[in-house]
Amino acid sequence: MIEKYNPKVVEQKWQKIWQDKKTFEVEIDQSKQKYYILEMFPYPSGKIHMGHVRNYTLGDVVARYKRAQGFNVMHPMGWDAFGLPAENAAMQNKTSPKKWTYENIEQMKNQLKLMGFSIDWSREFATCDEDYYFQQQKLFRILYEAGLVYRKESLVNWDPVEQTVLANEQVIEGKGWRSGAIVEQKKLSQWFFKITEFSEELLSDLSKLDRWPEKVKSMQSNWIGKSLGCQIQFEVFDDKKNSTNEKLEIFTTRQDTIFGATFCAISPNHPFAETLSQHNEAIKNFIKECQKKGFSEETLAKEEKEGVFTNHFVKHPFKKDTFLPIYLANFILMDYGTGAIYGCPAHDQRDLDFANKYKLDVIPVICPNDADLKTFKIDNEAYTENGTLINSEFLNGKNIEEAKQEVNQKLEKLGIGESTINYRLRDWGISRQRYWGCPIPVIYREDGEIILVPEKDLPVKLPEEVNFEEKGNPLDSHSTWKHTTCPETGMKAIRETDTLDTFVDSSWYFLRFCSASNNEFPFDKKDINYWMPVDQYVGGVEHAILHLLYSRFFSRALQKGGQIKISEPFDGLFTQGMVCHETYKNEKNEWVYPDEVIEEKGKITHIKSREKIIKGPSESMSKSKKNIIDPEKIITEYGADSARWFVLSDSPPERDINWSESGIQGSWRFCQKIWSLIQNNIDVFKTKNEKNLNDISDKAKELQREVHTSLSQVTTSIEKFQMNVSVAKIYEMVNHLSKFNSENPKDKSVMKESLEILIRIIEPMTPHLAEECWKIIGKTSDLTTEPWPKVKKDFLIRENTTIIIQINGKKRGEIVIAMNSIEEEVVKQSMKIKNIADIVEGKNIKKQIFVTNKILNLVI
RNA sequence: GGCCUCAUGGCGGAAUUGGUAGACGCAAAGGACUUAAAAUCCUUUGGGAUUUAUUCCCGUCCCGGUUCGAGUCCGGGUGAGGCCA
Repeated sequence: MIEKYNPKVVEQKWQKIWQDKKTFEVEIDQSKQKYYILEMFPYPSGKIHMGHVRNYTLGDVVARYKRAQGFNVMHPMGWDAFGLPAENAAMQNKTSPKKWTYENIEQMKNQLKLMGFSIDWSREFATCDEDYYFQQQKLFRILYEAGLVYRKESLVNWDPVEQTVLANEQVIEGKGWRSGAIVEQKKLSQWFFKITEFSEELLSDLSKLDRWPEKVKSMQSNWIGKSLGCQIQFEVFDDKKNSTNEKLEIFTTRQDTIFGATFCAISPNHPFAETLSQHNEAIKNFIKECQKKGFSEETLAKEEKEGVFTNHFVKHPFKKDTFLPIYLANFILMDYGTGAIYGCPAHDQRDLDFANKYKLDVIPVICPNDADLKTFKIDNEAYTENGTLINSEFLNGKNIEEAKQEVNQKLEKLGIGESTINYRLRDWGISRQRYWGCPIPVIYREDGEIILVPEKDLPVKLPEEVNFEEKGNPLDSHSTWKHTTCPETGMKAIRETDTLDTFVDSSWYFLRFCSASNNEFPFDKKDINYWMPVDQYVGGVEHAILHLLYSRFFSRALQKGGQIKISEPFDGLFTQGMVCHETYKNEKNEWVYPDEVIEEKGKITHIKSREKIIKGPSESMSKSKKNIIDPEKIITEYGADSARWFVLSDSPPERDINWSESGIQGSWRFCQKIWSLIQNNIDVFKTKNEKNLNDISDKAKELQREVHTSLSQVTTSIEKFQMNVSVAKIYEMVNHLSKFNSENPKDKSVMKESLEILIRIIEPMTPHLAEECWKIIGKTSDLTTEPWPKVKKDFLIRENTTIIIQINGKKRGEIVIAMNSIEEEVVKQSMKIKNIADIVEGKNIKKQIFVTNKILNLVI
């Protein structure tokens, strides 16, 4: 009787061995090719969730696979430990953010260790470690000195009740999440990183990232939003058409349609709008209304196009005595271009909607090439396609591109405009009015000077004694912390009380892992030059834009300053899907945890109360909907290997996966099956290796072929990140192996080799099980450094192949024939099939298509 | 509203990139073992027809096209999802 596989005992045992032997700790080794695998580091919320399990399992498969391929693999882990939740917890539980964070890290680390990930824990750090933010303050200085940091006034969400600045996610439907007060926009002086200095590079270098998902690249490209156009200065006139001597600068990408312009529109946030609002109630109210609705591009696009006339006009630069009314319009974004446009209703849908509403002229200036000029009209649909210029004086007859060039030249000649490139990307605001973050190393002297804290005075440490009872930022209300003196002059000064956006922390942590214990510099060039770039980065698609773009910016900024050599930090990127689960609600419409319900004969009831439960759709696991499965519970019940196997199987890694009880049981069965397969065949490992395996049985040959075919498929699918396919191919291999029974010594040798391959290739996915199997078959070598098995091409060669016989493209039969048989022979053989012969009988074969070893198609 | 992605059995999904559609897993049904259950093992499983066959028809969201041949390529539509500080 074979004993069952007991993951609890085995997993603990191997985790201890790996830890004691420091199996996964790495150093620079110039004799080996490096491989840097990184998963996005977690926020230490206290408990790991299934998303982490999936993310880190995927990364671990790559890490272990690459190790087997002979690479010097670095697989580090750390903690994205600054941020708002720690402050919330501090307020709720009367603890300190620091204590709360480090306790969470301890707990989560223990949970991660239960998963058996091959992580180099010696490189671990948290971004809230004094060592880390000390180095980050130095980087702030470097960027500052490179001219990439500046201050400007910017709007923040202000909660008037809490007297605090709110993050975007704390504003829910225009109200503060805690107080419920209507959030105001307040102007504050804040720090910015000049990411727009790299707009062009960040965009054009996307094309070099051929191991990034297209989706992410297109999201970044849209985010940067490059557009070619021109800026035009219009002279502003008052309601009596007298010049005000003011200029209105507009941006357009369609300067070719300038003769179709019938109005100008400016953003409600435009300075001109602000000036006008002081004496005009209608404008004031309109601005207020717009601010309530917000300025996301989505809202602007969906809202009905509305505006208000400003009683001012601009003069058309080319059309004699033509004045265009200036409107405030709700669909113009201040942050894009100049915050002002001219409207050409005939050729822009938004402008047309607006013009129709306010009865403004519609002048077509582009005529489709196949349309009749006399009958061409614009009604409710703007014409945005190609065509020829009409109604446009000196532009008539030109195409769009020619007209654009012509207008540019004319504007430049007149000195009232120029062609420009506009980017949607805005500079990165890094000030946060928060306690739990990296202090910005700046002081404000009493004479008004702003001074960088000199390197010798770093780090600027966070004070530990803080009071969360008072409203606002605890650093601001701290009794002593913010008061200091200028290191040069001795003048009184106060510290910057804002801290850095946590995205700054995560923009260089991957560099820090390379030199985690170096306390003199943020990182050592020697380490960076060896380890960087990250060869494979794995994480959630929710970070497709900001985190990845900021990291790309940081690398460029540091490259410019000569600190590092590379500009792209992540050579390969993979974004994995979420883990989902069915949602359950009771009759009171309250969410219920999945392990509180039982499903019997199609009826779902609550285990304790027996009340009726309604099953909802499967959604991404979240605490609020209670559709969560605790990984630790799964590990205790089924073991880490089962959990790892489950998150890899079935769904492709980039897609969402649905957690199911039967699925995890299936994974458990798989682990047991491997165990019993090895146990049942344990005797093959006691036989001596047969040297000469030339005349093995056909059955054994078949096994060899199947095993190596599967091996080849498993290998390529891991390379392609299709772990679900690898899993399926391993199942196939196991199915073949369990059907095989070895009778003679030579067959036993084949079986032995095959089982060894199996054990080796399941190690990346189920490492504990693999290690234990490796040991019980009598191996003394270290499985983690055992090389990946080579596919023996000779074994894949088949003597025969199946060729599909088609008539007019439809399958009508198949023949088994020697490999590489010639067309003639295949045709001859196929005529022996009664079915085929019957159909072809008496008919002319017009054409025959033959693909060697695949198909023969007869066209009759 | 714009940009982008996707659509294959009861379910998750395979398909060498234009060449046997449905691998593998899950679920379900039947059987073996067992006093019984669990576990395990075996068989069946896209729909339909019949003469039960190396049979035929239908079938990868819908309509059309290219091709000897389309899940795969092209055009149009429907539906679902993602992103838009």
